Amino acid sequence: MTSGHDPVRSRRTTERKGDVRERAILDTCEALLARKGYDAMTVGDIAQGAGITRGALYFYFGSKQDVVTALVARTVGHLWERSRATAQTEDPRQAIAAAMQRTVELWNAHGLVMRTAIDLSLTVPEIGELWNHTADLFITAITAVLERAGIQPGTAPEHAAAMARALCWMIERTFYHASQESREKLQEASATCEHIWLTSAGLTA
Amino acid sequence: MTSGHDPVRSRRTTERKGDVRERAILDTCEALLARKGYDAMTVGDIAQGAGITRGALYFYFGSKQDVVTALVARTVGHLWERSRATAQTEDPRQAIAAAMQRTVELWNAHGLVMRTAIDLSLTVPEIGELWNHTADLFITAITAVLERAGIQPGTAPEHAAAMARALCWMIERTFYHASQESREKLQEASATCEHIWLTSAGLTA
DNA sequence: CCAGGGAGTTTACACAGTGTCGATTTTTAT
DNA sequence: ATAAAAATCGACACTGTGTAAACTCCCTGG
Repeated sequence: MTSGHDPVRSRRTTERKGDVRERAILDTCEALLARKGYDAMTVGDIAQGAGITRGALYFYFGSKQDVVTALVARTVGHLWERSRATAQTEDPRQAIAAAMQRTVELWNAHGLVMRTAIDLSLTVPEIGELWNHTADLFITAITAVLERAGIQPGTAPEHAAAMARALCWMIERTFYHASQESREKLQEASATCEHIWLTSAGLTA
Repeated sequence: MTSGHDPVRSRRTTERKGDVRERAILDTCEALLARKGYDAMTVGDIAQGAGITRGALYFYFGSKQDVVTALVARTVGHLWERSRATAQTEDPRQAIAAAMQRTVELWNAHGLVMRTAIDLSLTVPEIGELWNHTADLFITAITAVLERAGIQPGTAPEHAAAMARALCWMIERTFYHASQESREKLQEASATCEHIWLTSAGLTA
């Protein structure tokens, strides 16, 4: 891929052989995660899939958890880029619709890794932090929309921040389940969540 | 508890020695779950805590997962008893308040095992079913309240059943996190969820 | 009373997966 | 061309799981 015409004085071929391997490992890991799940997947499996031995894999990652953590980090990185590119619409109704649509796409594209991240959040502290940070991005965004829709700001149980948190968990969990079923279910789940979000924001149709 | 005065002709001492051990194993498992978490907890630890050897434990349970499954089953059994005793209030507002209060108590008493059940729902199919069934009880109850509050019945994305599902996941996830923090957080989380539930039911203020 | 059987227990073993290490080969930069 | 750095391998030690055969205890029917 990206055949190198390697123009004059191009930046060093900084593409170490190891970088390719590392990517191969992560890709294999993602594939195996889909095929057998985290527990059944063994370090030997990953190494074999990447075309190396277990011993060689430990040159790149310190453990199975490290591999998965790296995979989550890679995926979550995409989410962050994506979310930075969010056009800040003024109208809350539009903002909500746009956010839900974007979230559906996110889960369609990365559902597997996101579910894995959630599952391992407890047991692997590193992943927990990664996912917490991601959730905070969402909560902050939801809070902003709620406040713009007229919900009282502040952290009291019935004001914007706390509500945003609950709504975020609602979306996470609902999408978590729906994304295991089918794209159609995800779309329906999205509609339901959007409706509750709108209602909670006082934007009753 | 329930000290046996063992009246005349009492039912056989159906209390086999093994029954006591079995309970001891489950109790130990619950304690260890709190202290070290599922992954770190080893079969040897459980056996030791229960005062027997690993080998003996395998006489009672086929595996570590089996032990935890039994523990979850025991706890979830309590939930079901508890929920059967629900007084069906007419007024939706009261019903919602009562349900949330009950849920707070549930999580205060059994938060640890409930969190464990949720975490293992994927990896241990048995536990997944147990928890799914429990969730269905809640969803059914929420659906009933929504409908009595005037939300259109049916399974379309914005009607009662789907909304109940989303609200159930919201509560599950919010309580899951809050119950890890403190009783105060749980109480606050409850207030937030109640507020969103009320709003979604069209019972604004 | 006492033999036999089932419940309960132990010790030893086989196995699978993890992580480490030193030796060795392959890349890469000069 | 060559030496250092990067990458790879195979063997090893360790931990945890699950199984099996043998042993003990105790209860119960004759």
